[in-house]
Amino acid sequence: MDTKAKKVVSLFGAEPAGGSDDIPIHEQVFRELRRQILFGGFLPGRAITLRGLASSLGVSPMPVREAVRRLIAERALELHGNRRVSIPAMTSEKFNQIAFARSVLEPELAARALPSFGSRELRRLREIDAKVDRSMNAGDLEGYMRANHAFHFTIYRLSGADTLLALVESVWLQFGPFMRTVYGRYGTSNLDDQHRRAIAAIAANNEKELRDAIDEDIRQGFQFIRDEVMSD
Amino acid sequence: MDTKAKKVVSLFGAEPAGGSDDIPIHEQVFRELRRQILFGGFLPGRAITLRGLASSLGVSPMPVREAVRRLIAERALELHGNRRVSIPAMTSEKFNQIAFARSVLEPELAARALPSFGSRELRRLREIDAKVDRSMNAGDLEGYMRANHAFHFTIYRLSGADTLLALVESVWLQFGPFMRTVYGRYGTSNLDDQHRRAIAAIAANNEKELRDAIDEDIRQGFQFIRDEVMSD
DNA sequence: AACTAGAGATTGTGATCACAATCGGGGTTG
DNA sequence: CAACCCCGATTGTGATCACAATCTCTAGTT
Repeated sequence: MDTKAKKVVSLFGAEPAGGSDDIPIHEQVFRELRRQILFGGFLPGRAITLRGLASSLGVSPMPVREAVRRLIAERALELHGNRRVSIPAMTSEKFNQIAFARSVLEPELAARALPSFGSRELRRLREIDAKVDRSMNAGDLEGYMRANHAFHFTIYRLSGADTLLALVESVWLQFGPFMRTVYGRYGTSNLDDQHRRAIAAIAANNEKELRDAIDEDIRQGFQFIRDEVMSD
Repeated sequence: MDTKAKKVVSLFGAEPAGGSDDIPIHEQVFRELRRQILFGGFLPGRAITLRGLASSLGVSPMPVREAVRRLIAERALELHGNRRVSIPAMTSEKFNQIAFARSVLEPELAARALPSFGSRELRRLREIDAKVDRSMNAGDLEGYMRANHAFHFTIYRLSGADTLLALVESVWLQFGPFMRTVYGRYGTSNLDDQHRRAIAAIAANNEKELRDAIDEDIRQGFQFIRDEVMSD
């Protein structure tokens, strides 16, 4: 069996060269890796090699090196003592810290975004939430991960608080692969969230209620995962 | 006037080779740059070039590239549209976000560290605080920055909460150069902190009081800077 | 059959070269 | 005197090569 089968050239799929408006290759690689970590198939424990990624992305090892170094700095990847790189495993301690960080940072981001919401932004948010529900019911895991991420960060980005946003992005990168593992194992059909409540709070321009909705959304998600993992 | 004067070889000062127990060069460069950002002379707006750093550190551009990429990811350095790198400038918005992040994350880290404190750790902390006071009174800015950093992170490290710790480290890297600028302009003689109060809270094993002490220490520091900068 | 030793393959790290984009200055032009 | 332009120097980016450390699998031994 050929376990080494590489899907060559997933970057530069359509446009062979120059189409990407002069975005450096290491930046494109970074975005692709982040996509795989947040939504795609990079699961905890997976080994990462520079040459392996380079050949599967159809680029030279050099830009991969820079993208990987960056992801290590954001703790999305882990550098072991042997200098080998992998997707970090989740621990209960890390799980706890991530839960805390999210529940103090994200309600604040949402509250800071509230004044910037207009009818256009609210409509966009409802569309995204519809996609969340659709993916959830269809059992489309990657679609759900992507839509849920879009729901939260569409709100947070409106805050303009880029320093806080960067902290939260790092946290999501550390949490993504584990979340995907759990949902992949137990399915997305029993999921519930507080998105509707958050949208209503935004429409009512009620900051306190919005903070509570985001906080509860996070708590609920983490509690769901805790329950699922406990029952193994 | 020779403005290009470079202080060659600040890394590898004593031991020409092999003394550093196989720590990669890019890691040594990273630590040196972090030191300069947190305590040393890297002030906001300062331009950073790979070849410039390489020659002033006495290494090749390659490991500098990796260290710089890492610091960009932690937002300690800023990558401009021209692809040029510099120490980021402070803005009032960023200042606010950093103040918020510190005041929610650091009291939590202190609280989590509390159970791990023994008499040895407490003694060490008192020694560090003594050095803080000594540097403050002597007007030794770099010594003060270093000792104050040591005071906080000696506490936080004891929590074992490395995920939260990484977030806070990133925040300090973003705040260091500006803090140093302000203190450099207005002096350290009028400074005050809540370190004594924090130490007392630790000795009394009083979590709530420790959280308040850390929170107040941070608030006081930020308010001091706000006042100084307003008076220009 | 279990364990060990060793050869080959793979890995991250670092150095060096090439190149297009940008910067910095000095001179010209209006 | 200010705005423009042009040319050399500098910059980040990427490719390629070399190398020591580590991994991996095989063959041999007990």
